[in-house]
Amino acid sequence: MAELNPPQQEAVTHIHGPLLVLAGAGSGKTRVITRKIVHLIREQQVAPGHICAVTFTNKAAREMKSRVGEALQGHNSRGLMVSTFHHLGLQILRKDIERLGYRGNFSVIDPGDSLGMVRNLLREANGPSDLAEAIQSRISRFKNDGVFPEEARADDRLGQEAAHIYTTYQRSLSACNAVDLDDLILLPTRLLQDDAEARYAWQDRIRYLLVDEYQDSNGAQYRLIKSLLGTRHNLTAVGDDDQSIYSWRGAAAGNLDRLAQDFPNLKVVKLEQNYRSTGRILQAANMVIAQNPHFFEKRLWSTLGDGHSIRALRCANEADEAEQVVNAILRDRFQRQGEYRDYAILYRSNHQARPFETALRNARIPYQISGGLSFFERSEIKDFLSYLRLLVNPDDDPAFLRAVNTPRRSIGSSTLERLGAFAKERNLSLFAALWDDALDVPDKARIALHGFAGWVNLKTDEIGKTELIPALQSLPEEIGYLQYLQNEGDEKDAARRWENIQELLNWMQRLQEQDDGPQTLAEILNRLMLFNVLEREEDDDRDVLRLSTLHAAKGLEFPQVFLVGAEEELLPHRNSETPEQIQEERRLFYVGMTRARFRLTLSLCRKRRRYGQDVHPEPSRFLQEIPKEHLDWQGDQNPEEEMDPTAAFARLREMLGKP
DNA sequence: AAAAGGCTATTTTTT
DNA sequence: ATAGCCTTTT
Repeated sequence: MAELNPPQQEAVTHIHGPLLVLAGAGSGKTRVITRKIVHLIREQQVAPGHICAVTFTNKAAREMKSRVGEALQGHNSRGLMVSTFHHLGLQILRKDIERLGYRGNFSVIDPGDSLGMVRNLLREANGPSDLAEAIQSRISRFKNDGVFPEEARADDRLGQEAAHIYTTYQRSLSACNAVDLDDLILLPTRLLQDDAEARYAWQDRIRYLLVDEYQDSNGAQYRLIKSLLGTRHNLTAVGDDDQSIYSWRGAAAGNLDRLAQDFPNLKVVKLEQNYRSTGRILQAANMVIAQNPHFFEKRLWSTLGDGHSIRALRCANEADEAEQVVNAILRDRFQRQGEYRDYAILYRSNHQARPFETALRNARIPYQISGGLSFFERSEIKDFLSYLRLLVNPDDDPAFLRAVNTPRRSIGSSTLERLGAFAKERNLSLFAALWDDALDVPDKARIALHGFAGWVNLKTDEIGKTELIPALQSLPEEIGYLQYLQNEGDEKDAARRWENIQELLNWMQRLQEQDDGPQTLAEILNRLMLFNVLEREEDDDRDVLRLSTLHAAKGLEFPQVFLVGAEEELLPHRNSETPEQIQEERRLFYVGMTRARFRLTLSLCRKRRRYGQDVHPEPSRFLQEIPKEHLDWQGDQNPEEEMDPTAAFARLREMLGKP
C-alpha cells in the first residue's frame, strides 16, 4: 500500500472530533477516506457497522467500496456503509418512513413524474402550466435548501407560487405514498429533527461519518449531517472549495467555512501535494484560481517535474477546431502508440460536442459522450418500471396512469379524468378510487378498469410467491407489451427496446445478487431510481476517447486534456454575470485544467456560429490569467501577434463577405 | 389518434 | 439554424 504523506497521515489518524480535509485536485482525497476507514476498523477496532462514508455519485461509492475491500484484506467489513447521500436517505426511510406517516411500500418517483404532478396541480389551481418546470425547480430548490413546505417563503411571484404549490405537491405525493429524489434527503432530516427516538437510534448506529466532495453538499444535506453527528461530532469532511461547480443546484460551498463556525474545535488539514499533474499545468491552474477570493488558501505543488507548456490552438471556426484537435490526437496517438482513452475533450456546454463528434466519426475514433438520454428516460423502460412500481405500490398514481393505457386498454381520457376528479374529491389514489361504486363511469369503462386493477392484484400475489426475477421475465409478454412494441415502430426498433427491457431485468438480478443487495421488488425498484445510467463494469474497460462537459469531468483524470472553446461568452458562459457566477466559471475552467496529467491543450475559435449568426468571440479572460511563459501558442496564432497564412486567408475571405 | 404546423428556447444536471 | 415540444387540426 502506498505511503501516506504527512498531512494525509494526519487526516487518517485524527479520530475524535470534527475534521475538515481541504483536498486540492489530485491530492489523493479518496485515498485518505479509504485509508481512514481501514484505520478505524483495523487499528481502532471500530465495528464496521458504525462507520458510514457518503459520496455523491454511485460511481464514487462503488470505487470506494472496492478500494476499502482490497485494503481490508479479509478483515470483516460487514455492515460498513459506503453509499451516496441519497442511498443513505433511502436506507433511513426504508427503516423509519412509517414514523413519518407513510406506508412501508413507498415508491420513489422519477423527476419526469414529479414534473407531471406539478403540471396537474398548476392546472387545477389554474396557474400557468408552462411554468411547471420553473416551479418544479423552485420546489426542488426549497427541498435542497432544507426548507419544509410550511417554511417556504419567497420574495418574487414565481417563488411564492412555488411555495404554495410545494404544499399541495407534497400532499399529492403522500396520497400516492411516494417520495421524490429530493425527499430522500429532506424526509430523513425531518425524521431526525422531530423524532428523538429515531434520532438516537441513527446517531448510535453511525458513529463515524465521512463525507466525500463535501463542497457539493447542499443545505438539506448539511442538516442531515449535523443531525446524524449528534454530540459525537466524529465527522471527516473532505472537499475542495475550488471545485465547487454545482452551486446552481443548491450546493453550498459555504458549508466548508460553516463547519469552522459550527464546530469551534474543528481541525483543518490541507492536502496540497498533487500526484496527478506536471508542474506547469499546476502552476498555471494555481494562477487562475488565485483570482478567486478564498476563505482557505491552498497552493498545489508536485514533484513530477515541469512537463510540457500548455498548448493553445487558435482555430478559424468550430469545424476547424474539431479538426485540429482530432488531428493532434491522431498524430500523438500514432507517435506514442497510445490509447484513445488517454485523451479527453472537455467543453462548457453540450452543443459544442457536435463538430467533435463529426470529426471523430470521420477519423474513425471511437468515443464516449457524457449526457444524452438516460437509460431511464427511454419510454420502454419507463413503461416497464411503471408496471413494477404499481405492483409494489398500487397507489402510485403516475405509475398507474402510464401503465393503465400502455398498451391501450380502451380506457379513454374522459374515464380517467372522471376517475381523477373522483379520487381527488375523496382523497383516494386512483387505484383505490376505481373500486368505488359511486364512481360515475360507463359500465364498459368500469369493467376495463376493474379488469386492469384485478390483474395488478393477481400479479402482486404471484410475485410474492415465486422467485422474483423469473416472475417478472414473463411480464412484458403477459401484458401484451411485446405486441405493442411491434405495432409501434419498425422491427429493429422493437427489438432494441425489447433488449433494453431484458437489460433492465439483468441489472435487477445483479443488484439482487450483491452483498447486502436489495431483495424485495420494492427495495430493488427504489434502489434503481437512484441511478441514471445503466451501469456496466465492462464500460470502464473500453478504449474510447472521452467527450465530456466540464461538469461531468469532475473527479476524472486523463493523460491529455483538450479544453476547447476557451472563449468569452462560452467560458465564462454568457449567462454568468455576477462576480460569484464568474468565479464559478473560473472554477469550472480550473477543474478542466486540473484533469490533465501531463499535457493540456486549450483551443478557441476566431469565428463561431451562434443561434444562426456568425460571431467573433474574444479569447476567454481565463486565458489571460495563465502566465505567458506557460502558454505555447501553436504556429504563430497568438492573438496578439497575428497571424497564420491560412487563418489570415480565411479572415480575408470573411471580410470580403464570402463563404 | 395521428399528422402537421407553430412556437420557443438555446448552461451546467452527482441523485 | 434547429430541434424539440406543444397545440391544433384533420
